[in-house]
Amino acid sequence: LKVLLIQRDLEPFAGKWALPGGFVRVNESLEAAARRELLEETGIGRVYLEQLFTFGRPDRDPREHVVTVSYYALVKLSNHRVKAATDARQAAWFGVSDTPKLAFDHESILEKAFERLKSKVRYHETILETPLDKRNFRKKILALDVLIETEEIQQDVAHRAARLYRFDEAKYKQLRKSGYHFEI
Amino acid sequence: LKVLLIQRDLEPFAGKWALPGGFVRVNESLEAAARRELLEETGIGRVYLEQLFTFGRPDRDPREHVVTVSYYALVKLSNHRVKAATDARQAAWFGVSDTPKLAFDHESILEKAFERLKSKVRYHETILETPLDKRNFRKKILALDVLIETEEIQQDVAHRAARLYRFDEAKYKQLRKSGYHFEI
DNA sequence: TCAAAAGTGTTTAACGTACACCCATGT
DNA sequence: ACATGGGTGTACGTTAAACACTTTTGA
Repeated sequence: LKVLLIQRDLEPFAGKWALPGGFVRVNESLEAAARRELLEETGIGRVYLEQLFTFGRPDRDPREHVVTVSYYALVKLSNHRVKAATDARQAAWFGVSDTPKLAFDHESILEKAFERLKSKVRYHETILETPLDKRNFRKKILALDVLIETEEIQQDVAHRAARLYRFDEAKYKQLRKSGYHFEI
Repeated sequence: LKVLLIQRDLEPFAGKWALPGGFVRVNESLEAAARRELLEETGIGRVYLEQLFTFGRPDRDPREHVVTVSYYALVKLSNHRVKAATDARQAAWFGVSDTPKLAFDHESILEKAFERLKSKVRYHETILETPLDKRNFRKKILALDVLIETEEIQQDVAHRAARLYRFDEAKYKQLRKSGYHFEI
């Protein structure tokens, strides 16, 4: 599990690593601002964002009282080659438990995000940091009945290739409508 | 399940009912501001607050772009006789599904709070809006092993008086430390 | 041929759910 | 006496958890 950090180009904390972010503009919603900053600073777009928490200690920014509304997204690492831009020197992925010292209170934000993930996402080894039983995992996930088996298989791996599945959006929506709720 | 509303004394939406709240002051944290506003407008203090969500649509306040960091608290109704003050004409409890039309986007905030409660709090009939089986409820709660039976019983009720229990903070903290997590 | 992950069933334990009657108290 | 909520045990079904070997593929 990795986290995307940017190296700050501007004061305060110029040169330090930090979570990507910036100020909301006039007539911009919070989520739109989060998307814009992510795109500007890392080149990543079109992701599902979820609001995490709002941090507002008066002393968390040395300049003045800045309130940060944090969002997080989960993306597949290999789909997102990052490129730094505008007010970041560079952007790079770090292991969540292996980050440099971060600017502002961004370590608290990262910790909160990791906690949230661990309590919400119950079937991903990289997030839970523990191996899962394959048979039980398949039984459970297939029982949800929201996956469609495809003809495709994994390519270029040095072991038996895994069969690939497609997410059945329609069935998922139906389940949600009938009150059922689950997180993968 | 009731929600505490205040009748606004000032523009915008003077005379309309709304959730208690106001602006964060210089050198004040978000939670401190929420506590101060709650106390000023309703007389309620010393409660457990939890951050709910941050609302930031540019058009949610007719004056200018105002971002609201919402908090909620759960209190026992009978412990909190409310009294209006400062910028509220009056404060009163309303059934959550029986509120007047609210100022700003406060209906969205209330809805979000109710949703959050229903998904977090799994053993309170008033929140789930459905009766629970008493035997199963006791079995489950007592199995958590965080309650201590006291000698006290309920007073002045027109039926058999219920035995009262105390919450075992120490045992609860130990459970939390060993990774266990539950919500009542 | 070796390493590495994919794939496959069964058994057991834990937990959730359904269900009906008597008890204590105030009106 | 009656209305109201308190208090109690068991049986059944569902879900979670434990567990080992064969298959496929590239290096």
